[in-house]
Amino acid sequence: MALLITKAQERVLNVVREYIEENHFPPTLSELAEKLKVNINAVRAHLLALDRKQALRYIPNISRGIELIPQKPKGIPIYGYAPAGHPFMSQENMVDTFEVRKYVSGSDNLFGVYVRGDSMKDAQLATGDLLFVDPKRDVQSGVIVVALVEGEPTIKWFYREGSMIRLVPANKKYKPIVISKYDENFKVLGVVVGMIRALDKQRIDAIMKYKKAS
Amino acid sequence: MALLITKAQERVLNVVREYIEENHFPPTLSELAEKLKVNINAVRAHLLALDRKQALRYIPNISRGIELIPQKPKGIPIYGYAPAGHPFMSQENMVDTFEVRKYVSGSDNLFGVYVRGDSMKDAQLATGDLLFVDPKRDVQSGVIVVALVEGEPTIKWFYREGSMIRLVPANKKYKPIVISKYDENFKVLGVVVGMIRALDKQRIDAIMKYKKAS
DNA sequence: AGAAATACTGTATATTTTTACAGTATAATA
DNA sequence: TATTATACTGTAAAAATATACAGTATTTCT
Repeated sequence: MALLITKAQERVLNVVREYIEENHFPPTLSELAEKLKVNINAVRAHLLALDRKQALRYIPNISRGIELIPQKPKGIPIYGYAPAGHPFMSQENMVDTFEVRKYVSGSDNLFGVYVRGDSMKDAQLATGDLLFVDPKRDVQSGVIVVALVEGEPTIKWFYREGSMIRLVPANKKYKPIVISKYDENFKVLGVVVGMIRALDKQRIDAIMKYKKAS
Repeated sequence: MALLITKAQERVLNVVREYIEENHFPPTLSELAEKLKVNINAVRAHLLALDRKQALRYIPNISRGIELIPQKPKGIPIYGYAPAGHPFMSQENMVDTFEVRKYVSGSDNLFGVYVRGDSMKDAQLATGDLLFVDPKRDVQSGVIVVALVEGEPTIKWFYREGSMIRLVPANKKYKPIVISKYDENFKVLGVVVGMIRALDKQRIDAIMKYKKAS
């Protein structure tokens, strides 16, 4: 038994979504039939199928008895630092999701990463800060990026120098990385466009400790 | 003409809300009549009245043609620094709202303030950062607070010293304020529990300028 | 190759849902 | 005090909506 939604079913689902988006209540079978230019019984069959496949809820005998089932969690994905195995931006490495788009502007592909370590201390980023990263944003010289260098995710200042890229940590303790922009082992995952930080007492103490240790 | 919603209308509105909450689609007139134990025409009259009063939208001739109208904006209020006149936490001084509760834990009374100036530089707070403030949180020694000192809102470290309070800026350039905890001109508005920062290039440059200027 | 799911049309029919009209009674308003 | 809005009931009719049954054709599994 096919559990996948077919083309025709997808079409019905989309019209249902549009209708609810517009009217804030669900459509009737005949309204759907008219919009889709098919017979009302075809629509009904599709709704029964979509109900079986959990794409929506269709309640027979009830006018407009259609209810969308929320599919994916909203919010941007937040990636952790899984030691090895699955890649950085994989479903397995997703540790949480968060809704920020109202405050930080960015593309639909915004994602989040937590800061680890003190390498970006001088840019005032500390362990535990959550960064918002835009993979679609134009990578200009001087922005902070999340990049993959030899498979390892890293947060650095980004500077263009001819065909070379200089990745600079915001802490004199650490050395910059200079790499060819054509290097296979190097990839910019996105530009950091925002940050959120929890500021309970422990977090403040931890940040101040880093401060003093320098 | 009365623009206020009557008791009976309120009752209908509540049953509509409950129904939509439960079923995710609106009720029919007869369903409402049954739940409210009144005649269907009484319900209809109430819906027409509620539509006139903008409490909901009732579309005649359409089955389940009822739509709730969202009443209040969600999110926490964010206060600005209005020069004078109206008090800090007034409706007039509210510059925006923002939804964070999923990330920063806090009471229902959480509010936001933007940071101004460099007085909290050493706690890594810079102009433009948005702080989340919890007015219900227990004010322990060592937390960052938003306080009102002689009518002026200020962000400082908070230290208890007997019956005195020491408010310390996180920047040696500025002097701590020492004040009696019974002082009429002093009030803690809340404890800072979180922060969000937009990190576009201009913002980063601005933060780094502060850094170097010290 | 045969069974089952998909993707439709068409014609009725049953049921649900809304509306229309005719009243009654009370409270608020000019 | 006359008028208007509110708050109901009851019966009947109009309309909107969903279902049932009978087909046809194509694709997808087993």
